[in-house]
Amino acid sequence: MMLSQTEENYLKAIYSLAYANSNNVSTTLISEAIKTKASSVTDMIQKLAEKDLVHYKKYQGVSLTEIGQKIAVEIVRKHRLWEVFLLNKLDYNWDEVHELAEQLEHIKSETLIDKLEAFLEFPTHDPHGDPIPDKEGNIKHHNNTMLSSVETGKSCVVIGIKDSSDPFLKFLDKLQIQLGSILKVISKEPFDNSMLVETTIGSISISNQISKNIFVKNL
Amino acid sequence: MMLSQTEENYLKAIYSLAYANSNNVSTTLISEAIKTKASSVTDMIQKLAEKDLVHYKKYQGVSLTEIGQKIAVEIVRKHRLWEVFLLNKLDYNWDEVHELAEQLEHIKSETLIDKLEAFLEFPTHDPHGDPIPDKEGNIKHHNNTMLSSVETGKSCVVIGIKDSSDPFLKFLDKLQIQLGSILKVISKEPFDNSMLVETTIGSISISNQISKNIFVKNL
DNA sequence: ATTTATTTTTAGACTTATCTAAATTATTTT
DNA sequence: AAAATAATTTAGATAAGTCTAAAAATAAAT
Ligand SMILES: [Mn+2]
Ligand SMILES: [Mn+2]
Ligand SMILES: [Mn+2]
Ligand SMILES: [Mn+2]
Repeated sequence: MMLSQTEENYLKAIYSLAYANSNNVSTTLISEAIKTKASSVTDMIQKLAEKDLVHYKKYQGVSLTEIGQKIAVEIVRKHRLWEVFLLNKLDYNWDEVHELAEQLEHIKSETLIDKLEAFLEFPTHDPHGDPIPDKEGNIKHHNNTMLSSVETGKSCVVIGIKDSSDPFLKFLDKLQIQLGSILKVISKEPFDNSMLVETTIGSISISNQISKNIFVKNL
Repeated sequence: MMLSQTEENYLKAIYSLAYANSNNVSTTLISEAIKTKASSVTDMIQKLAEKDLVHYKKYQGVSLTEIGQKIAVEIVRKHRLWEVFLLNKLDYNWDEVHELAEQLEHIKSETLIDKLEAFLEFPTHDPHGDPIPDKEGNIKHHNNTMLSSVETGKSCVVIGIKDSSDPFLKFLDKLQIQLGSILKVISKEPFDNSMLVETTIGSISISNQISKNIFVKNL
């Protein structure tokens, strides 16, 4: 099946929205994710339904079919492997790779991405800690422990970032927090759920908005 | 200036046609190169003329403006650097890289291609021996000595391929001729201009059609 | 259970890039 | 120089993807 970049972007958006919301994805949600008007989304999901890539009943939102899901995961795989390439080989920073990967993920080839994966020595995660699906589309999600839920006095290691937006990543750079950083929760403030955290560069105060967006593994 | 992939492909086609034909490029020539109808070409060149990328007078064909030329060379640069990447880093063969580079050359980024160039350690030529323009768009063409014009008894080294089409490259693979191969002209047949050539694997007969498409440097 | 507000869909229009068929201009041949 | 041929351009149509504005359906509020 030969899909346009636009169609691929819709599938990918539906995939990640479905993952985050765990039920049928609404037209408006997609339109916000993809930055188009709801009417355009309706047109496209009808087209995708026609091609059996999504399940669609009028006014009920969409979910991916098995084929749709498979294709979406393939694009995610390509996106994340290209991100690794850009960071590891071309010395980009983790806040710069996403936009370029948005373009590179649409390169069509039977062999390219597997060769790239081998060249990169089979990385398991992208620069933001997101898991890279394997050739067959299997993907190991991490266990969803957020920094915000780490108990006072305990230490943890940063394994991923939920919101990989540019400003958030730049902000973490400023705090010198990166994948692998070890954080110790010194205290929590019940008033606003902020926490005092010990890092390599000292103690810093982290708001709940931040700590809810950092995946960690308890030590 | 933000150009579509299609517009970029037209500029690149006009560039190489102008280089090969050294005067105004006709509508039909472009239509053959790009595999579209002449009427579509007319539409597009009018659009490109509107954007000051080509000089165009009705029925007189087109030539690139300074800006058009600059952009075309940038795309050629991207194309050839990606080809080097695919061959050197991902282990593709020289007959496989062109098609993929056709896609990769359209990736938009201010920094990507320069970083890629550095990663590849500033190659000067692509896998078919074509020179890679530098960042400023300077390009050193080779001196156009074809194997067909090498004198009997003399030796030469293969430095490029004029027709980099898939079947031709595969044919050269079969003869074990590649960039850097040393060839000695043993004899020439006046009847059909074929030549007997000594290679590493022995003496082979090469037709004029072949020898006219191999760039060499005399030793 | 109505009314109100929100979401979703449809209808019609626009842009880009393409095509076919017809008209126009340029080039060759006689 | 006129006629025939070839190349180029125009006119009108189509498909993909988007938009605005209006209509229809659903959800929320009274
Ligand atoms: Mn990304
Ligand atoms: Mn994308
Ligand atoms: Mn090429
Ligand atoms: Mn191209």
